[in-house]
Formats: sequence, structure tokens, C-alpha cells
Amino acid sequence: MGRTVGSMGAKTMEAIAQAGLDLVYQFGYEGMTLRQLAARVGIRQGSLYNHIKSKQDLLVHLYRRHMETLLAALDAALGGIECPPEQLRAFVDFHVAYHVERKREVFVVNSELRSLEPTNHTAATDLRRQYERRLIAILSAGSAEGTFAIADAPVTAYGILGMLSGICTWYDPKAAWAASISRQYTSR
Amino acid sequence: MGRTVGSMGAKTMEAIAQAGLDLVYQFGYEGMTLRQLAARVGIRQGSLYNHIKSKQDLLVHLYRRHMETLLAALDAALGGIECPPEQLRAFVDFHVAYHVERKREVFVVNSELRSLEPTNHTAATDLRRQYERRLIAILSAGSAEGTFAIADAPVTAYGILGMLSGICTWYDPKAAWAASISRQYTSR
Amino acid sequence: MGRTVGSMGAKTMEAIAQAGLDLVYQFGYEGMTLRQLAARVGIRQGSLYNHIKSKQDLLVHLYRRHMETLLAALDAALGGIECPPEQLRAFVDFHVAYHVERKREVFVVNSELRSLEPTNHTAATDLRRQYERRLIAILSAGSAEGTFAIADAPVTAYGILGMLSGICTWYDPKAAWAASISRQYTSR
Amino acid sequence: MGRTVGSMGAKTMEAIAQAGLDLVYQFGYEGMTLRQLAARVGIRQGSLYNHIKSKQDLLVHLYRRHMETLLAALDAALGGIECPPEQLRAFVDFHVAYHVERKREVFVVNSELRSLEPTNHTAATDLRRQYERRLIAILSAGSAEGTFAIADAPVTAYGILGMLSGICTWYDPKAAWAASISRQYTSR
DNA sequence: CATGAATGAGCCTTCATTCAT
DNA sequence: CATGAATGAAGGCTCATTCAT
Repeated sequence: MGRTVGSMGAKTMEAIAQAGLDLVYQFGYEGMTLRQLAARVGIRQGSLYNHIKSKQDLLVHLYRRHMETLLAALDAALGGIECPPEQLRAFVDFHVAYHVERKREVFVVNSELRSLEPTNHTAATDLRRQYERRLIAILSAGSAEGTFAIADAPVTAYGILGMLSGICTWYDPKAAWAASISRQYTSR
Repeated sequence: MGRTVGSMGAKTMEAIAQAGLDLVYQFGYEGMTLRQLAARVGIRQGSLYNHIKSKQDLLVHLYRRHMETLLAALDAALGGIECPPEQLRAFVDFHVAYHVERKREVFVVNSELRSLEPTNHTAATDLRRQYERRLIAILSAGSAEGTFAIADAPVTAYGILGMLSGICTWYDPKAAWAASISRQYTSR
Repeated sequence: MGRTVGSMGAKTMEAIAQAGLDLVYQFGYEGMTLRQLAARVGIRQGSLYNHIKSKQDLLVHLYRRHMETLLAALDAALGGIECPPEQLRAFVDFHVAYHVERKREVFVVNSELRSLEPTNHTAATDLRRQYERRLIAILSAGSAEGTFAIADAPVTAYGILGMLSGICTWYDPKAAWAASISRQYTSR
Repeated sequence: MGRTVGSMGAKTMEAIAQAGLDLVYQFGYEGMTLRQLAARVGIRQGSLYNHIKSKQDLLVHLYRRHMETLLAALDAALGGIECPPEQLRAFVDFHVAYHVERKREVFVVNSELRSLEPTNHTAATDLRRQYERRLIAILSAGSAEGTFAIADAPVTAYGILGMLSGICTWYDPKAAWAASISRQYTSR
């Protein structure tokens, strides 16, 4: 019965990823169903399997997509900056700005790790570690040149990331008080 | 047919709540099953319904139990303190200490709100609001007496709670660096 | 909601096995569906899983049931007979009579081995080997006492079984010519 | 989207039939899938429909191919022989030799009749009946000339065919004991 | 001819829930 | 109170088949 309105060949996968992210954000991975997903995309349930291998595969796709975009954007943000303090400042700026703009992705990535099967869990954790390594490298370089007085670069890195992520949970650029916070921060 | 090892009359409900918390923490509300729960408690699936009305009812129970304990403990922590600055300090101390000790409950309560049906969602939100009101009251009192220079007590309260909750996501009393953080904080 | 006409507790499993055998015989293991099975038993599809673990488990049950009944009946048929020639005659009588009476079971057991998963396949083959060993033992004993002049007991056993099974594929006690065959055979 | 390695124009249908026979033999008609078939042939699933009309059509093709080859080979084997006893001997020789060499086809044709839809079932049965008629004719001729003392040619024919088919289920020319059987038989 | 993507029906299985015993 | 067996709904996934490109 051929192709129907609402399906556009190669763009279908993109639509699946988009709708998938929404649904996982809204209902959780276990809570969403592929029937919902298909309905949002505008295709029948079975057709999803022309684009993903399984429901789990969709989650993996979401993870990988997020992490790879994140890593690429970070590299772009740090590009050309040489001295560690500036790199650190750029890292912090980037991290908060990027994560605050993508609350859905961040929430999904943080709360659905438990739904990844062992193999995929490992792969996802590896990607995250690559991101952490960027910060560790900055801290190590600054420590080596004597600019940063830190005892242990990895431990410090985890501390910084934890605190920054904490910010992302409560900072909402559209909230009433965001303006005042922003003013204080940028007046450094 | 008769009672089995593992079920001890009145203690069964407590076991269900305990195991239920573990499972929701581990797999999420949608991800856990009543089969698993019954297995951990040591009874059959149908027997659960002698103690809970439904799966949703279990989640509600978990929420209520957590919030009521929290409110009671807060009242105990604030009891007898009169001046707002001391109350605020006590609130902060209490909040962090309490939440850091109950990461499982906190995680569940924060991430499974979406799984509460509308009515229960409202009830849970109401309980949380009671907690927030305690802080708002402290801030208002301090503002009224001129000790705190804040523009808007509720907004400030949400900001403080968000930041404190942020801490709870990364602070781990058993982590390598916890000692040094703790030293800095208590030496105020 | 509660128990319905057509389901009688402990007898349900027996009904499942009966209907299951019919269906596998009629449509093959892959060709039958659990919907059909449930319909024939008079319960809903999901209720089957209170009695079997899976569709595969049903097939395994059918195999085991057949083989264990067969082994027990064989032992009963050979009981008390001492001399190998008489044992052999009893074995042949038994084998043909038993298999001709259970064409459905025999067909299923012979044609659905390929649908058994590796582990179950092995288990089924082991049971069959037990049956063969009974015949091998008879032949060996007869050979040892000099009554049978055979070069290799196992090989002879497989030959005999193959030929007897061949008979079961075409001999039909209800067919037009069965009477004359029977007359010839019993006139030995 | 041109043509791919593995598909060679006109030879594709032959490859489909070959692979189809293998798969039906291995998994049964219901158990095999067109995905597997396409994979073995080296084309995509949809491309199969350039060569077969449906899955059922493949099975019909397999049946027809087997039966027509069989009938032609039988006619060749019987060609020129005039006297019924010699014809009967030739028929038996041919039947066993041919079927023993094509165990896969024979198994499929015997065990998948139930998967043929009514119309095709009839057609297949008709072809088989043509084969049987050859034997019936031989028996009738022999009976008419007084060489064979048989009461009913068709019934005798079915009996002979059943027994010969029985042989084909256990006789394996590559088995350890085949040599001795063969010696006995040919020394008639 | 081959392909990729779509379809709808159906499959096995699991789930939360109920209730007679 | 606990149990075993039942229920209906749903879930993820596969299948044969179609057709525009």
C-alpha cells in the first residue's frame, strides 16, 4: 500500500529521534510505548523497525546523538584557547549554557542510564568519560604550569562537574529571577 | 493456603514499602513489576493486594511516607529556635544532612512525580509545598525584622532549595573529597 | 474476573497438553498459535502462562510426557520375560502396537525435533536413547548367549527400529487391508 | 539501486528454489521466513516478489518441481520395459533409488502438505495420484495376464508404496550397515 | 529487476488486577 | 491473610506483502 502522507523517507529517522526524546522525557523509557512513538511520527508501529532495531536501540541512539553533539560542541568552544584559566572559564561557560538549553536531553541522559543494557551502559559511560577527560586535561595543564593549586585533577573535575550540573537543575533562563543571577555572574 | 515463611503478619506492609522503594529506585516505577516486589517480600503476587490497593497506591504510600517523615524531622530540627538567621542556618543544615542520608528516597520522589496520577500528583505537590512554606516563613520573618534583604521570599526560597538540592546530587559523604569539603564548611 | 466455566483448576494443564498435541499435529509447532490453544482449552491467552512457561515449554512437555509414558509402558511389557528371543518378540510387539495406537504423538515427536531449542533437543534425544538402549541390551544379551548371530548390537538395533517405524507410517489398523496383514503376521 | 552481487538475472529463481528447499527442510514452511530466504539468495526481501507471487507460491513451486521431475524420471526408468514383473521390479528399483537420493525433497513433500492451501493441496494430490496410477497400471496389467495374484490393485499399490517409503526413512546409503543390506538385496 | 520503506495483521509474552478457596 | 488461577489490555516485535523510485 505504498507510502503515505506523513512519512518522508530519510527524514523519518530524524522524526523518530525527536519524538522519541520527547516521549522518554515525558514518560520515561519504560513508560513510553512504541505505539505512542509511531503515532507521533505518523507511521504504523511496525514501520519503526525499518529505522531502529529495537526500543533499546532507540535509547542508545538518543544517548549517542547527545554525547557526540556535546563533544563536538565542546571542542568547538575550546578551539584556539591556549591558557588553562581561559580554557576553564570557557569550559564552564559552555557547559552551563549548553546544558541549560537542552534540559530534556540532560534529564533523559541522567535518569535513564539504568534502562541501558549492560553493553550499552558501558558504551554510554565511556562517552561521558571522554567529556570528563577534557576538563581533567585542562586542570592538569593548569596544575602543571602552577596556575591551579589542586591536589587531584580527576577528583576536582568531578566536583566541578557535579556542581555545574547542580546549577542546571535549578537554573531556568526563563524564570523570574534568572535576570538578577545572570547580572551578578557576568559582572565578575 | 496458610501463611508462608517470609511474611510476618503486620510487618509485611513495612517489607513491601522497603522493597518497593528499592525497586522503584533501581528500575523506576514503570520499570519495576509487582512480581518482583512480591518475590522480594516473599509472598505471591495476589497477596500484595491485602496490603496495597494498587501499584499506584504503593507509589503514593512511598511519597507520603517520605514527606511526612521529612516534615516531622524538620519541625524537630527547628524546634525552639527563634531568630530567623539561626532558623535559616538550621534549615540548611537539616536539609542537606537529611537528603544526603536518603538519596534513594530523594531520587524516587524527584524523578517519579510524572508517574503519579493527577489526584495523587496534586496531593504530593501539596505536601512539598508545606515543606517550602517553612522556609518561606523563615525568610519572611527575617525580612520583616530587617535581617534579610530579600525582594521576594518565595522566589528566594525556591532558589535556595534548588541550590541545596543541587548539592545533594553530587555530595557523597563517602567520597574521597567529602572530608575536605566538610572541613571547609564546618569551619565557617 | 474470577473463575469461568471451562476452567477447572488442576485439570487445565491436562487440557492444555491434549489440545496442544492436537494443534501441533494439525498445524505444526510453528504453525499453531497460542490463541488457538487457549480457545480450544476455553481460557484466555494469558492464562496459559499459569501452566506453561512458554510456547517452547509446551513442546518440551509434550515430548517428555510421550517419552516417559513410552519408557514406562515398555518396561511393563518386558517385565518378567527372561530369554532374549522372547524379549525381542515382546519388544517388537510392543513397539508396533504402541506406536500404531499413538500416531499423533509419534508424528509430532518425529517431525518437530527441529523446533526444540538446543538444550531441549539434547534432553529429548537423551530420552530416546534410553529407549534404544533397552533394545540394544536385549540384542547384546542374545548375542552373548549365542542365540542371535549379529555383528554389532547398536547398529542392528537402529536397523530394527527404523524398519519398525517404517511400518508405523503405513500400517493403519482401520484400513481396508489391515485385516489380511494382521492374519499373516499372527499366523507365524 | 542496480543489481547486486549474488543475483544473476535469470538464475535468481533457481537460487530461490534451492535455498527455499533448504529452509523448508530445516525449519518447516511456517518456521522459515522470507527474510532468511532473501538473505541466503543475496537479495532484499521485496525483490523476492519479482520471482515468486507469494510464500505459498514458493511451496507450490517446490511441490510441482519435485513431482514433475519425479514423473519424468519414472517414465524414463520404465521406458521400453513390457512385461509387468519386470516393470514392477523397475518401479521398485527406481522408487527407492530416487527417493533415497532426495531425502530433503521427500521429507518436505511429505510433511508440508498441511501447509498447502486447499486449491494447491488438491493440485499436489493430483500429481501424486498420477505417480500412483503408474504403479496401479502395472499391477492391473500383471493381474490381468495372470502373473500377479492380487485382489485389489489400488490397495496393493498403496501398501507397496507405504512400505517402500518406510524404507526411505531409515535407509541411508552412507550408514555403516548400508553395504551389507545392499549386498543382500542385489544378490537376489 | 532491485531497493527501501511502508502497511496491517498477528505473535508470544507480561502486566496489574480480581476472587474463590 | 495467602494462594493459584483467571482476566483483559497492552507491549515489543516479526511477518508477508506492496509499491514508488
